[in-house]
Amino acid sequence: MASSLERRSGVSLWRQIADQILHSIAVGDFAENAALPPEVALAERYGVNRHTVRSAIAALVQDGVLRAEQGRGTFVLSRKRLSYPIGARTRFSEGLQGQASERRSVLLESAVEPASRRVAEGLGLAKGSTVIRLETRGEADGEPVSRATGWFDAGRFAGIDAAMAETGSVTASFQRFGIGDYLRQSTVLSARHADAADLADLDLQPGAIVLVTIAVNVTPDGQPIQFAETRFPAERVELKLSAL
Amino acid sequence: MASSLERRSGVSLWRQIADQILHSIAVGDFAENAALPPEVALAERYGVNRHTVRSAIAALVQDGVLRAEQGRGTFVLSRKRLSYPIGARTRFSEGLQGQASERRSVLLESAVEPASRRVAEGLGLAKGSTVIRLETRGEADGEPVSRATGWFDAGRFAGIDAAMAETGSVTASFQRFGIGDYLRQSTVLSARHADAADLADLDLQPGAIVLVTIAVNVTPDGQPIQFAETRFPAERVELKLSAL
DNA sequence: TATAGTTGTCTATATCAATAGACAAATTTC
DNA sequence: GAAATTTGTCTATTGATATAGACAACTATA
Repeated sequence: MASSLERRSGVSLWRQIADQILHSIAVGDFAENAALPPEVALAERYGVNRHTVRSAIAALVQDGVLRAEQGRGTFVLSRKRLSYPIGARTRFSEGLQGQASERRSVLLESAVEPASRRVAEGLGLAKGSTVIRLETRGEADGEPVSRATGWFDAGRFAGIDAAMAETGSVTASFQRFGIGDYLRQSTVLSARHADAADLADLDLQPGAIVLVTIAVNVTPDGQPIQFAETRFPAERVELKLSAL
Repeated sequence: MASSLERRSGVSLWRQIADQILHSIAVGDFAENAALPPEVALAERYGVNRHTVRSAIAALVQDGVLRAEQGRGTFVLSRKRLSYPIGARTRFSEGLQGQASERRSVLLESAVEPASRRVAEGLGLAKGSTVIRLETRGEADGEPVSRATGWFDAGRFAGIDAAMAETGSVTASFQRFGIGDYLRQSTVLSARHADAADLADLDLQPGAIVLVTIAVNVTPDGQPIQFAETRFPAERVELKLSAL
């Protein structure tokens, strides 16, 4: 596991080390509440100066992932990643049963606007048709775990923004429009660095990675009702694929 | 889209800008073969010095994404990402029909070793059982698009390394062991920065992101036959989820 | 053929990142 | 209480990152 570091890559060594420590915690190499190897040992493992390791640790302490105690050691605080299921009947809150005690979806913003080409195609509308855009954040135990942008046909779903604000749930909002069940028609998955807006909304540190899903939800008879792009912080969430 | 930059984050400004330009290309903000805004305009947009923008562009030119021509401008070269389907019958070569004319899987290394806890659980073996590990790289039109590590029960699949080297295909190798069909039992998806080994094997630049799938393949009657971790370069591949 | 617009190169300076070494402060162990 | 272990703080030096300004080289076009 001597994954070495890249110099003059534009990413500082301390950040690379911090990312690797985060990854080790997520993968389970360092157990929760366990002590990290001492700074001199980490410095030797990564082939860097002790001060460089200290910079990495300082960032993670600042982040609330580690706690350093003089004379004792440095300890892991972080909880492990959520495993978020994706399948034909993906619903935000249902999937996290048992993994987080409190989960909810917060409406950050809503807007009515003309559909871009991409959105229009996804929803099967003419380009420039009016759509409602909802910006939401998913939280589990008070921590942000997803950031979604969803588009809906404004003609068919007028007022869904209010319903969403009231119920805090897409599923419940759909029910008000007579849609009891819906399916995921397609999902495309990618990953990238979080942009500035997502850094702020998801409470991430610069350089963080987000998993991105682009999905179309349809009624059981195949009518598209929602086009959505969702960003998940890769350090906190993994996606578990089940039957589509 | 004035996504601002984060200073003293451990990620240099030029790399953040390079990542944003890559993202803009991927999303379609900059069309293929089109000229980027001139350096002075980009510098103003990002609120940095022109030289900083030049560093970002230089990295992307080195990367083969952009081409700069003195006196004319800077142009987008990048081809679009492969869309790699994932479903119950995922096979490397089948999925890329029509997207790449030449595709193959190269065996990089094989080893016989005791199973780690993780691998043993995935394959339903006792921890420490002997397994065969195959390291492979997938290529499309000569460009690396995946990097997989697969484990197989050494008792049942003795010689699969030789079969793989000869046929260059997992599916064909399984057929020699009497397995005509197999299914994907589970897939867990995450993302992280590429480590040094993947950077080399996938011909990536430092800071690149990889999509990681961890999957178990089973025979139609549910017997696990392969445990695999596959890394896809996020800048070249997206994953399209279909029926599992 | 000018001229405007663009990328390429150079010098200089300030700040961040990384290395190196020494020692202090706190905790645990013998 | 003494020794060993570990984190915290300080000084100093080097290289990468970022800013600033000036001008050269090349291209397109009026």
